[in-house]
Amino acid sequence: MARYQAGLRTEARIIDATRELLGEVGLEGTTLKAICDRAGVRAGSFYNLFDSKEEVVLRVVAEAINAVDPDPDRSGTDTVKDLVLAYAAFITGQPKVARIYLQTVVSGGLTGNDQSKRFLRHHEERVSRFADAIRRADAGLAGDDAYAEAELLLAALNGLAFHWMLQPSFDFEGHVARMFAAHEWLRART
Amino acid sequence: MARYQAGLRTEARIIDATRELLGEVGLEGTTLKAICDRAGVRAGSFYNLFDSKEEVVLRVVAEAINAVDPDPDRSGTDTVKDLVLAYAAFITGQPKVARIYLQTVVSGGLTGNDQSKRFLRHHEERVSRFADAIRRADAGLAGDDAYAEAELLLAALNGLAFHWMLQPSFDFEGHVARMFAAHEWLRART
DNA sequence: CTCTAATTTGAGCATTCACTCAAGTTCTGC
DNA sequence: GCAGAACTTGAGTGAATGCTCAAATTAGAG
Repeated sequence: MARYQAGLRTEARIIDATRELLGEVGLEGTTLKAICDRAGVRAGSFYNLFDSKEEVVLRVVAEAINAVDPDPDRSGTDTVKDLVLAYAAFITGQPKVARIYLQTVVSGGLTGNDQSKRFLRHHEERVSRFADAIRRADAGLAGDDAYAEAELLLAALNGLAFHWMLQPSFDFEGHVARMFAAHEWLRART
Repeated sequence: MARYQAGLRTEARIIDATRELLGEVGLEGTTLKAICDRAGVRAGSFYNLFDSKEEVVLRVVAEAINAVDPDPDRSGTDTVKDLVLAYAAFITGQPKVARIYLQTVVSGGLTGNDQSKRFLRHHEERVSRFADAIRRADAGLAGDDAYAEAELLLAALNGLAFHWMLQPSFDFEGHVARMFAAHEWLRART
């Protein structure tokens, strides 16, 4: 809703402050007061630009996810490996933000919740892109099978991220590589 | 720390109330007031029996996990399939509580947090049991490899649960079956 | 019974939180 | 340079939250 330069600059400062805070003190430490203090703004200004605290948090998370997209133009040239590595890069590159992502998904009530709908759409889109890439690599595969394969692959990836968060010593990248190898092996058997 | 019958009965009522609330309104709806109201107890009584709200929540979650243990006596007779199915049963049988479990893990700060240490220990124990079962099925496998295999299997399982929470229409049980088949296939190739 | 310790109560503390709003100030298109 | 909209401020609201504690009550071992 910002129209003037001043508003756009304030908006940017608020988003920056939120991103920094999410990285430094996590979701629960990122209070409205903390965001406003760091951005050098009063709460009233914040609510002139955003409808809620949730909104700015989700924007930061969405930006972080998009930042590692291997094919932002959707030209359909990304391989399965690209997608797997990109998602792994999102997890390892911004672990705190990735945690917020998992946290939001898992905490979000199943219904009626705006942000969980947004994430669901995002998630489904990701599955589709995985499925497309799988079919691109194996033209003989039925669409449904490719989709199921994509769901499994992505679920496993999320599970590895989850495991890593529980246990930081977990060899996340090694397991991603191993899992990807397993996926290719299964694909090759036909 | 209940010593008298009255205390034990109150303790049970509080645990029951907590379990019901977690199932009905989730973690964020399960406030101290809600627990006490439902249990018919004042906050002071609660704190005479429990150190914190967290404690009772964790007890409920731990009980739910243990309730589906295929080999509670640790006699080492459970197969990989038993373990996979038991964990899947925990997820599908008590989805709300399972959600709390994932939520707690993912929300828990990495360090210093008591409950995340407890869950970590629990988690590591589960991985070990998976690894043992895998070795039991394939005696020629090195211990490290079995452990890594177990980690991957469990991570994928958690990922599927996560996916199901995000998208309730997801065919969780079908994917568990498929994933287990993939695991056996990979084990058999050697 | 009696005495001690377990239990319960009821009031309330201290804090934090997201959010609001009327009143001023600044920007910018015209 | 003016008018009106965008923006900012500052002070505040109200509703939670988890938790505490002195005092009253009750259970149960001896």
